[in-house]
Amino acid sequence: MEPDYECLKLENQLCFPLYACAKEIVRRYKPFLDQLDLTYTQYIAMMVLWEHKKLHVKEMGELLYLDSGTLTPVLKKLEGKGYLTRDRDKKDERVLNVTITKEGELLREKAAGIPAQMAGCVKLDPEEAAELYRLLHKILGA
Amino acid sequence: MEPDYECLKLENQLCFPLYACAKEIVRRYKPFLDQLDLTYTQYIAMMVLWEHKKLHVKEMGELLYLDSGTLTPVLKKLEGKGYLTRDRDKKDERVLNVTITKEGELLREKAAGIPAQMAGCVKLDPEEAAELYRLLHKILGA
DNA sequence: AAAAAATAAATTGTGTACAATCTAATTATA
DNA sequence: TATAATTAGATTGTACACAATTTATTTTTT
Repeated sequence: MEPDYECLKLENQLCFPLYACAKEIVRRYKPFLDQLDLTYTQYIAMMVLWEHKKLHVKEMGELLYLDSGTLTPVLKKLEGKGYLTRDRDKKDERVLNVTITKEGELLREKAAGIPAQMAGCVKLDPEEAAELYRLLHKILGA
Repeated sequence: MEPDYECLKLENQLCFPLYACAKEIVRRYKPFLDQLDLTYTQYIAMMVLWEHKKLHVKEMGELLYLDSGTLTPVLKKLEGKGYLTRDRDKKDERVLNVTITKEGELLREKAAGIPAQMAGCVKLDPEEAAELYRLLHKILGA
């Protein structure tokens, strides 16, 4: 019997459009994020910081599904831009506290228009967007 | 009026689960691809090669949504593993022909079981998978 | 309390991604 | 037909992403 080569075609994959789509959306964010001089990774890092004000690198990693190998350089970059501070925790010196600065809060106002602008770039009906959201979270096992 | 900060929360984003999900799926592929000593990018490159046998770097890039900056090192790696050859086209020396080798064809047999194994890793009903596929392609504008 | 285990970040190394630039070859145009 | 414009890949530089290791610190065990 010949193996099932049909399944190995790119067009029959579910993973590939997911992978391609993720890159495509980041590409569509780029013009808006360029105006803030942020990359997408820096943007989502700021997003959790805008919401929580202060948290550990570990906690950020869990929220963003990123490890310290990725986060450390991103956070150092954002620290350099003045949007956050990085300080060891007094109670537990292993922990690094990431805290938003006034500059970081100001950036939030500049970023507030991005989600609405992005909505115009993704041509899905509201119900479709909701269904996509649900399916993605089902895969993520949330 | 205060800006709409609710939209800037990670949980209200559509892009983030897409980005996280793409990485998660690649992560689930890894154990299977490790057995073939392939990365995900190398795997999808082989996938178009298994289907087309021979094509230009340009054509591969269009099918995979990757540019030469990404493809060149990936193809050199696969050439090093003996799965393909890279030769300039006689008619147009600018073009690089990528051709599958016998070794590359043999790898196909070893990879034939992967899609079925992956299906077990993504807990979506068939209708849900089909709908996800449709929505992703709608965003990609295919 | 001393040794072992666990934990949080940082570091190192490999492999993408992609923008921008460069080179060589081909095609179009003045 | 010289020259300009275009095209295909390769190269360079920046920024992730993640596995594996390392370091420093804290907690658990003996």
